[in-house]
Amino acid sequence: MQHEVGGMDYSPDLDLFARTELFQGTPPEALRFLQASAGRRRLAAGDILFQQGDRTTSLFVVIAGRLRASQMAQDGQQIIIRYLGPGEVAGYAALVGSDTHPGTVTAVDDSHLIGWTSAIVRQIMERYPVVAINALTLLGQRYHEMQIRVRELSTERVERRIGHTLLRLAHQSGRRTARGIEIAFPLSRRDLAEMVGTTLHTVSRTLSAWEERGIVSCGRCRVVLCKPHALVAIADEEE
Amino acid sequence: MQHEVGGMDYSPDLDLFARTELFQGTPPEALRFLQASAGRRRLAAGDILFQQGDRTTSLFVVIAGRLRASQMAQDGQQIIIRYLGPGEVAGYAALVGSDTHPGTVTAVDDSHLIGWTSAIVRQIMERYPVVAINALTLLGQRYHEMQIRVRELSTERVERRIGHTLLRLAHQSGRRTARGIEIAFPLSRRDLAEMVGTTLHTVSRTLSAWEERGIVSCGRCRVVLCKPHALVAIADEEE
DNA sequence: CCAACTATTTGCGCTGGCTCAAATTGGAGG
DNA sequence: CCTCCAATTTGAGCCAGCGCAAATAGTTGG
Repeated sequence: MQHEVGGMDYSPDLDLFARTELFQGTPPEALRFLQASAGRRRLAAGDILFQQGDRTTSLFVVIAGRLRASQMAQDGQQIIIRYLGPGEVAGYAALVGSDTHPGTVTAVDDSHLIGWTSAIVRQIMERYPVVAINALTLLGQRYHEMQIRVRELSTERVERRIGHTLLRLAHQSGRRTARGIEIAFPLSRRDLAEMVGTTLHTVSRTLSAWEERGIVSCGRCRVVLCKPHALVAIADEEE
Repeated sequence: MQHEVGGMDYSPDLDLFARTELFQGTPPEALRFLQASAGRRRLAAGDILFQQGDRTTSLFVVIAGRLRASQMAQDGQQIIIRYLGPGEVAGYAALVGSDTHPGTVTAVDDSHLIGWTSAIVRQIMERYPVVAINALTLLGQRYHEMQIRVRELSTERVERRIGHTLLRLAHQSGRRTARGIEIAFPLSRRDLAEMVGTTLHTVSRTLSAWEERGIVSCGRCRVVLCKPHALVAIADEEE
């Protein structure tokens, strides 16, 4: 963790991290302490924040950009756990007291994060229980997301899962454009396949079919949802 | 929550819940307060502790018995999130501040739990941050379990998933017997199917094939792992 | 503008595992 | 011992989606 102490951008950062869900309700003196003890980290698209199995040293909050949390099996098969955007936490291991990172986090766009050592995080949580309670809430949401994903993987066909996944991504980081809602970061067919639990071939075929029907519009690492309602119909249709 | 205040079994209960991971490191006066404010709940096999969508009122710790946490989709398809045994927490919603339960918890054996209202839980966490931090650790473990399960569902074939699931269940609640390690609670083919993400037919066929080879031995709602090492080989074989 | 890559598309054949159906077994209660 | 019911087994057929392979289309660096 490098400390780029360039006095001029104090308050913007303070504003940004203090508004995240993790630090809601934290008293001002704690925020000042956090501000003073924070490290900064800038990543270019493709850079790795930390890798699966790395020793846990810090907790990060995303200030700007987009990152991907993934997990790899011993046979090299990879899955994407989720994408992270501004305000979200990367490096949960430091919150839950795990000594190694269970997954790898990679920037998919140029990103800016701030972070604190595990010791500081621990200290803050012991002194300001509200932070630990906020962390519980956040982790609870993620746990619930994973439950839903397990249910989808267990019970739904590929087409519906792709639909749900795209809708979720659009919700998290959709950008309105003339043609529809665009997923606002580079997302390849392979990436989508690793989120959905299928192959890039099947994703490609499905998107092609949808493009035919005008539901989506896609290019290299780009997906635009032109008719989100049609996608909802596909994702939630009875049968 | 009914309070069955029958003075005689004070200390046994105190011992039991105080030893759970959730309350590790909690000072004695907090334990006394928890003891005084706890409610008890006894369930017969098949009884429901709470249902998906119910308003969150309490947090429970399993003292004895075994319960199943499940989730149902709107189309009626059900999946089993996990089984809970002594020392484990049921009703995470009260820890993470969710106002409804995301799943249903049912006793699969006669069970005994103690519980506290959400308000008391909140109060304890605010006053004794160590409890919130312990809860984070617990939830982190469950989150990690779910990540692994998503990975298995995404990348592994049914036979291997059944293998992994049985090994995990044996680890959580296996009982040594003359014939091998027995899963110590009633587990039907359908239950296993709902944990693994397949149909009871496929589970039945797979178990039959394994029984043929002497790897397992099973009866109605019973599974005994006779050759766990062979199961490990199936679950972890390269390919 | 060319070369080298990477991402994507698409065809083809195969099969794991699902669906549907029916028979069988094992307990629980009377 | 008999009845009823839930759990289990097993057969047969089918198909969604995977694996393999080859062609195509953007992108990046030189």
